[in-house]
Amino acid sequence: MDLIKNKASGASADADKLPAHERVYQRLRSQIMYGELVPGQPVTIQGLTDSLGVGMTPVREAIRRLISDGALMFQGNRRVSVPLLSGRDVEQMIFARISIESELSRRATVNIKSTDIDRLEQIDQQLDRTIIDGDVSGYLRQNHTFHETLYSHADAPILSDLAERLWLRFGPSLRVVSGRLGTQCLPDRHKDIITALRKQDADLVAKATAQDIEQGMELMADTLTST
Amino acid sequence: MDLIKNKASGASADADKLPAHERVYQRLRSQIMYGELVPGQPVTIQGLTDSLGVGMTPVREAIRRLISDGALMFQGNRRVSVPLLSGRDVEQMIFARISIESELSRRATVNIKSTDIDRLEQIDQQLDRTIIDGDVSGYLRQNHTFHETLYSHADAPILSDLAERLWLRFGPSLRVVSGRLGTQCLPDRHKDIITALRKQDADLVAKATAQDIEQGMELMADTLTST
DNA sequence: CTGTGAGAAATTTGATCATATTGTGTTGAG
DNA sequence: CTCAACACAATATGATCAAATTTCTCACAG
Repeated sequence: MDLIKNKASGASADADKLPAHERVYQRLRSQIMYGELVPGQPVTIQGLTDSLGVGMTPVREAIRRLISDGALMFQGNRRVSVPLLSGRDVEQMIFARISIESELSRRATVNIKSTDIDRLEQIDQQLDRTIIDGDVSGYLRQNHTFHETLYSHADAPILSDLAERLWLRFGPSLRVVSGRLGTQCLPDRHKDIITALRKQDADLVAKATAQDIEQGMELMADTLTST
Repeated sequence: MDLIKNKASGASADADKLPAHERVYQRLRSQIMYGELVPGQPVTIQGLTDSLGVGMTPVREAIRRLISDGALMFQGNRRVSVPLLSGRDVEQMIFARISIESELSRRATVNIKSTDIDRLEQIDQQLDRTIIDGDVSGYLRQNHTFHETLYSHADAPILSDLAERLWLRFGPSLRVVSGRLGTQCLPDRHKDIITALRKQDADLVAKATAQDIEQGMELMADTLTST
């Protein structure tokens, strides 16, 4: 153990337990989901190896996974970049998100406990603060956390996985839209969702979720197509 | 170039144009989709490198992609295996498939040309022959080709991608069910779909598609849960 | 004397890296 | 403006290290 120099770069104790390719994947995934990577921006293997301090193999694997996720796109000549959604893409995603996530909301309503709803309310309050502060990055994070937390009670891993995949696709584009419009006019029908949850009215929860999704996505579609 | 032994194994000229990791991915994907890999069967990197005659890196990348696709599952202690669906999994997939694929059918109805419908009819006839012959593998292939061809006219790449992902997940389990029950009692509501397509009745096409999906998946659910 | 179980060695498999090779884009000379 | 040479980035391999499972051995209890 005399000259082991690696493994200590992360400094975080628990992060060391994950293999490098997993860490790279999680990091990139988070950066894409919360719009820290600009659409159109090229992603190079060697750039990542240099900045993250790991070999090429873990980076390659992480990039491949993200391409399969639809979070990155293979730009023809072995070039990889962050995708920018077209109006047609967004339109399909509106349909898919409403189908899947309404159902997740409906199923979550049955299982969720009162204390879980309190937790959701707490997340929504933090989200309100990010809107007031104009904190785009924080908004994206809290908004995702709200939906993810809600869906986690649906006990439907396959549907949740499909939803996550969709979120990953529109992350960068949503960031662009949010940055352009500011946080003020972003949708937040979470209050309706919470109210409906307390009433244990699954259909109403599903409806509120659909409205939340539709509002946000239409805003995105409008902004993207007008460019 | 004296002792180059690889690159000539495939023998196919065009296959050489694809990078190795892509070829490995396509091959494994096909094997999983059409049930050539048994659920529960462990998938090892070194086993693949030996049998396919490529290095570990391309194999690793292909496996990573397939895990992201849900076609392979990460079995805890860095072991990878072919997943077997539970009844709960199938139930979620019924919902997702009907939502997504009904919509794909509906959209395809608008765009599809008469000659395209002829092509579908031709595929369905080949499918009938596989049922008569009891050719399980051929059935899976032709059935997938039918749906894939139909959906290709929907002009909805993101929805198609979601559907493909789902097909990849239930491939191995469907193979198990088909092998156990034989091809005779497998569903084929494709005649209804074709008739509805000729009438250009999108709602009817969507309905027939939903029935085709529901029949097949319920059969799968029943067989899997009764085990 | 035999069967069972704990512990250690060995084998198998996965993870990472350094390096060689190949393909693509670009730049400079004719 | 075209073609060739060069540079850079991606692909692919084999070697090496680490982890986990399996197997083998030995001791102890019945």
